[in-house]
Amino acid sequence: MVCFSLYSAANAMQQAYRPLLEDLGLTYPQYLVLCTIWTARNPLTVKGIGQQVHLDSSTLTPLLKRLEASGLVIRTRDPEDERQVRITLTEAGHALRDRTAHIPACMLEKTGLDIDTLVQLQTQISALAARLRNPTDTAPAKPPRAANI
Amino acid sequence: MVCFSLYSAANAMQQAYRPLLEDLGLTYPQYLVLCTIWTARNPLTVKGIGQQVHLDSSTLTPLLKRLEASGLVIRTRDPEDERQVRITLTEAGHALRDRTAHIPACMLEKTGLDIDTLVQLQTQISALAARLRNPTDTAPAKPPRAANI
DNA sequence: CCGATTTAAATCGTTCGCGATATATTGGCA
DNA sequence: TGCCAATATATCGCGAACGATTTAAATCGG
Repeated sequence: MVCFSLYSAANAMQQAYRPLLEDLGLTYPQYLVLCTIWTARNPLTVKGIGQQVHLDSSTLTPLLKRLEASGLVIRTRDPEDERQVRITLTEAGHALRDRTAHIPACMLEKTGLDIDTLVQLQTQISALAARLRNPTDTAPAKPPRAANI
Repeated sequence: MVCFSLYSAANAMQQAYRPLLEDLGLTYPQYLVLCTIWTARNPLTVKGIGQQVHLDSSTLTPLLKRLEASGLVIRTRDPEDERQVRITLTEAGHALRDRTAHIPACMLEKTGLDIDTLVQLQTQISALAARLRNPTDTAPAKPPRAANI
């Protein structure tokens, strides 16, 4: 089934990233979060990052703390709204971006596919993910167990 | 990039499985391993399972111990070769298979796609995964554009 | 102005996934 | 036979993911 392919390909993808990222002391999720921060105009909140990468605070808070411990970002409470935490890059965090410049090309080569094919594949996979995330169920065939009480 | 789609779709896929599997007390990787065991003719070894699902003993041993603790499988050293561990189903393990019969159809519906599209997508994703898993690729039918160095 | 609700992060416990390493069994070879 | 490499599993530590819960701040209704 597609599910196993997806699961397995995602694992293989992280394995392929590992040698490229370990020199930088990053994991793939950390790299992903940093990419999000790098391309943002203003300092993001934890929630803001989460909306882009589809992760929530219980995953992101520890990850961001590790990035902070590595000296790449700083976490500060937003003075406007003390519930929020703003993530800003340190000098090292900014500088690291340059050291990742080669990564997309490296990964592209590892896939052995051309860009058009990959873009098309990405479109389909993203659409599938959106479907799975969204219970747009036209007919939920779930037994109505414990509907009340 | 495709990588993020893949990563995110795999997470979403596991989320979609969760409500279906939690009634059975299973996680997706556990379900995947059980599917492998269910369809095997003879009792598999840990390595045999690992080759099918692309996981190794450091992941599978704890997982199989949890399945054993749940009373679904039994782990026994192969008397022919005491290095190996044979995984056999208990009665409960066999019986559980029937309770998973609806799952593929449920997941199919959640994708909102037709089978042909999914099969085609699966083929592409599997090919991509195979490529990513294989670092020393001599690029079959690919132009040798900076393959080495 | 105040209590109730909503919202944002953080925390906790469990399960993966895997690199590195340990342990034990087997097989080969002198 | 005895030693050594190869093989199979297990163990350990770390970093995700996520459900469930907690804490604290903001907002809303009266």
